[in-house]
Amino acid sequence: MTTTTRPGPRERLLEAARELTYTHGVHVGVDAILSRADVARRSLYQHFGGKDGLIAEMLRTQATADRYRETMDAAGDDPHERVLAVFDELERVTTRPAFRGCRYTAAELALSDLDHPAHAEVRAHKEELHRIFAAELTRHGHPDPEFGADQILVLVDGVLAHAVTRPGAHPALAARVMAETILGPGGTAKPGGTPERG
Amino acid sequence: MTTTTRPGPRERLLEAARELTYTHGVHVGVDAILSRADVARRSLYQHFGGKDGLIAEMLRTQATADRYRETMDAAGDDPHERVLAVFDELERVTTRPAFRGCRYTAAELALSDLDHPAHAEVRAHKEELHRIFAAELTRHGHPDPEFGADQILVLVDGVLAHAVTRPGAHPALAARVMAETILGPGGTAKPGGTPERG
DNA sequence: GGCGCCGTATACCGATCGTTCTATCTACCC
DNA sequence: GGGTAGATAGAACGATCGGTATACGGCGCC
Repeated sequence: MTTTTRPGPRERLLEAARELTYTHGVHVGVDAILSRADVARRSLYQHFGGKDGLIAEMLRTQATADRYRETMDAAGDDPHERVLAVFDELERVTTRPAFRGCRYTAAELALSDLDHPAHAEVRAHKEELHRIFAAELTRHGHPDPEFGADQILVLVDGVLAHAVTRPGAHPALAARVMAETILGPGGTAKPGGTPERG
Repeated sequence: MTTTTRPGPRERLLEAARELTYTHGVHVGVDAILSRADVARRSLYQHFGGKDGLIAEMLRTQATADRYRETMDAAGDDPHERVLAVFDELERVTTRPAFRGCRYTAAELALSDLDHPAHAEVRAHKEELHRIFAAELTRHGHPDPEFGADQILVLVDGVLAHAVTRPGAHPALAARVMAETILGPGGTAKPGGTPERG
């Protein structure tokens, strides 16, 4: 038959964990994940060794950094527009009804045990984002790409955090203006003074 | 006798909840809070109706906004310095070993039930911060205090979130430079170009 | 054909969760 | 002194937690 074969238990577990941990936090019960994935209890421990392993692997295989790259690539070649496109995308993402913040930040804050394997994945994710933006700023001829990437990450994390805690605030619009300042003059994007809000 | 009388059960519960929820998240067990506060089980439900009520009241009586006011007041009268002092203080706070991020953001992300009474306290806290900074910018003669306060809050939340997820990044230093841009020219604080990082 | 692997299903484990209950004790006010 | 309110101590509730164990079924591979 030609019906698309459904993924194996491992992929189904990762997908279910992706969905449920985002909406309910990393403290979702394994029973909820199992029934959502339609997978036997034993398969979880066979593939991931336990809930902690599943959470960590879910964060590791979450291709979030790729989405940033795709957003910038879709914005073309103009250096300014590429970075600003990230904040335009953040405005779209943070205003979606299902938006619940950054899953990495949420995992970091929720898991008080510092030995939890998820913490390493959170750090790896943020470091990768830093590399992405630092590389971008280097291509722009930014005088201090490392520091500039620090600034952009503060803006990104600030947007993601603030959008959850203060609904209706549209922090991505506020961050976009600051991002323009970081990128400095010389681009094609809105070179003038204070840009309009709307 | 002249010994200082220890606070009543209600205050002890709030203090224990303050400490334990910050280090272990809002999912700490009731038993841990009770033993830490050295309080009978019944007192918790007598005073707060349950764990949810305790968490919400703990957030409500947390005088975090006052600390922002105190930090700015201690910085004197110069409009720029008052706001920049907040980021200097954030640099100190975020580099402390016990730093575990913003308790309001953590509570918001950890409590998936949108009916939880803590969510209202989180929103109230962020709105109060917005009012504080908007009032500050108004006194500065900022052209758009509401939008400027949005920007400062993105920076503050970004610093608090990023400092937890990427240890050693010193996001407060990166945010301080952006805050200077928001405040605009005309102050006494470092009017020149790109300030030094250290 | 028999063996082993993978997945399912389900029962079960001890531990912990938030909550309710009864009982006892203490302090204060009239 | 009696009564009341507030606090303590501790047992017990049902529910859920993450994890383990047992039994069964399908499949390919030698």
